[in-house]
Amino acid sequence: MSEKELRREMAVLPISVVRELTGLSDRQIRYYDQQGLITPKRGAGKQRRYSLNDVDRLLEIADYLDAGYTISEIREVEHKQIIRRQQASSDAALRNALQDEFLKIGRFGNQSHF
DNA sequence: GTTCTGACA
DNA sequence: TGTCAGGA
Repeated sequence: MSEKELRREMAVLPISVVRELTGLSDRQIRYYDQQGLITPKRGAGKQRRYSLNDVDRLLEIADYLDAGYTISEIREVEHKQIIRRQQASSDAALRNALQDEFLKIGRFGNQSHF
């Protein structure tokens, strides 16, 4: 694992920073945490400490969310992503794997939304 | 002052 | 989801 990856995983960001970086309300950020979409580390006093990966994940989550996906749908895909990580070595492969999963659930394919 | 959990006019 | 309470 490269140092870059390690740094992306160090959870040092307070929720206030994540809030500005993602444009999400802290209410939403904590809610997604409850739903298991993100798992920030905890610092003194149970305070959440986010990593750059968490920020990235939140950005994606917010993206899929207003694209019409539900929390559970995202949670399922995220779960499969963990399994894929053990198989897919490159980021590109991971991306494609994710895309596939969402396409399968397909809210865009033929079903109409709105 | 900041963050946390639980709750709901 | 916003927002308030009450505590750390």
